[in-house]
Amino acid sequence: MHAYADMSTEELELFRVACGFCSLRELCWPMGLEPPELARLHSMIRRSGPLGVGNHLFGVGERFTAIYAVRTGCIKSYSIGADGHELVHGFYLRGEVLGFDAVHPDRHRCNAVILEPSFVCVIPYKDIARLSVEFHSLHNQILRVMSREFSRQLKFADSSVATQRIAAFLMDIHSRLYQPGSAEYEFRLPMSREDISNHLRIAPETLSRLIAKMHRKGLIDVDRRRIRLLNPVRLGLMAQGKHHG
Amino acid sequence: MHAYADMSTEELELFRVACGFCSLRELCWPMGLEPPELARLHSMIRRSGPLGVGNHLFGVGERFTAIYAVRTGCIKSYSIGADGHELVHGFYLRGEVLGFDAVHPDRHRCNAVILEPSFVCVIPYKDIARLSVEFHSLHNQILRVMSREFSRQLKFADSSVATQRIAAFLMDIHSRLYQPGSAEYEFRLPMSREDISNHLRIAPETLSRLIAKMHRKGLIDVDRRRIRLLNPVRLGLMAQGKHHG
DNA sequence: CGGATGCTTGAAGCTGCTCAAGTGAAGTGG
DNA sequence: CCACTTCACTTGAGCAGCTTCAAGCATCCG
Repeated sequence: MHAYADMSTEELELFRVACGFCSLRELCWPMGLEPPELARLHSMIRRSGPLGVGNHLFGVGERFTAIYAVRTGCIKSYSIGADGHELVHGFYLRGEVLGFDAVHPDRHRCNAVILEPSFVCVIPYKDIARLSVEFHSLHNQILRVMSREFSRQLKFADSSVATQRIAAFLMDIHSRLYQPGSAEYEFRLPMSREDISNHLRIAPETLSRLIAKMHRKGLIDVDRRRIRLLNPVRLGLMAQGKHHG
Repeated sequence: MHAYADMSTEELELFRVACGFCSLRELCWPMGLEPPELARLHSMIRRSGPLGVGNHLFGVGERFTAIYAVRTGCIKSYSIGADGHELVHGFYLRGEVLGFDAVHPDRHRCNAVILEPSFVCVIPYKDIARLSVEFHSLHNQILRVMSREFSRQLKFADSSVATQRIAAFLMDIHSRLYQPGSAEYEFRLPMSREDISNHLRIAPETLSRLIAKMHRKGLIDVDRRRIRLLNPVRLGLMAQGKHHG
């Protein structure tokens, strides 16, 4: 982890955002945490960053000590299959929480690596567990966040066809990356083609070809990692397998 | 739900097993619940059965009211994809807990249907949530069970090849069905070929062919739903993609 | 400039799917 | 008790989608 000395003012600004404006607020706020309680939660969070690309947040087998909330950047969760291939379980973007994979056996089941320079909040599990005993509402929120994690797994469940999965993936990433004020249907993929292909379980060559095909058909614009969705409606139908050709 | 009048003595025996011997004990026991606490949990559980094949425990969109523990039988969790196909998320066997899919939006995200005559325990969520505030240990156990659910999703993650998934599936079901005293490597699949193929995302024809192939190679014995694993070692290697041919 | 990396494109082959027919066990009704 | 239906599964043939192996480009960086 780097020192904070070489941070730009812009970085410092990002770094200083309080819990109230943070995506983590969903974990501590709406169920009725009062200012003093909120303050206690806030005080146990350690802000961390900027984390350099390639660094690991945690690795398989490490003890479960904390959960992490992404403030900026992108983190890839992956493991290595029996055959040595990389299995990409998912990507965590701004406002998303990771680390819950380790609740049960108390050991992380996957690796988490930085894909883009990231700022994260580190929430020691011990603290949050203790606090959640005091505050019923916090306990519920933890369950909710876990449950949301759970349902994410099901997101690409109903697409056996590669094109469907790709369309669904693009729309998913777009919706998670979108912020009011940015170009409506334009975004930059935070991960490489290889990561995407590992995640969607298709060969990188196939991914490349099918993306090219979607481009030719006028569904998307592509320039390296920059994507523009030209026809979100058809893309959405495609993601549901209702639109072939 | 049926009356209990027409139950055989054998059924009644199954029906009468207490929490202490029940698979649900993992939810309430080892973290140090004392007899009075255990008794309270025990008292809020409603035992239910026998539930007839084809009945639903819950359906998509229904409110989240309870979690369920399977005492005997088999329950299939599924939903209907955008294209109308049935998506089988998983099967719940003796000792397994379902219903956690609905924690977050407070609505069930999938259907649960009985595949074999089943006895289940119904644990009202309100009660368990209330009790878990009192007993820290119970709260942790809930997280553990949810986490285990989570990791189950990853079980078949690293197998893109149909044969691998089938081998992994057979070994998985065997391990979950196995009870000391029963024939070591013999068991009866509680679900149809169609359910299996939907679950593994392969065409039923392919499933049939590949099972026949495994039979020809002397890996398994098959008679309708009865399976015998003849070579668990090779089967295990196959499940990990380390053994082809 | 040269070398590395990440992405794209091409050609050939195999896996698994679709469509279609066949089998066999269990149940129904005369 | 035996034909008739039904349902679940199996088997066959042909096709398509995806993968693999291999080479070609472009961008980035020293």
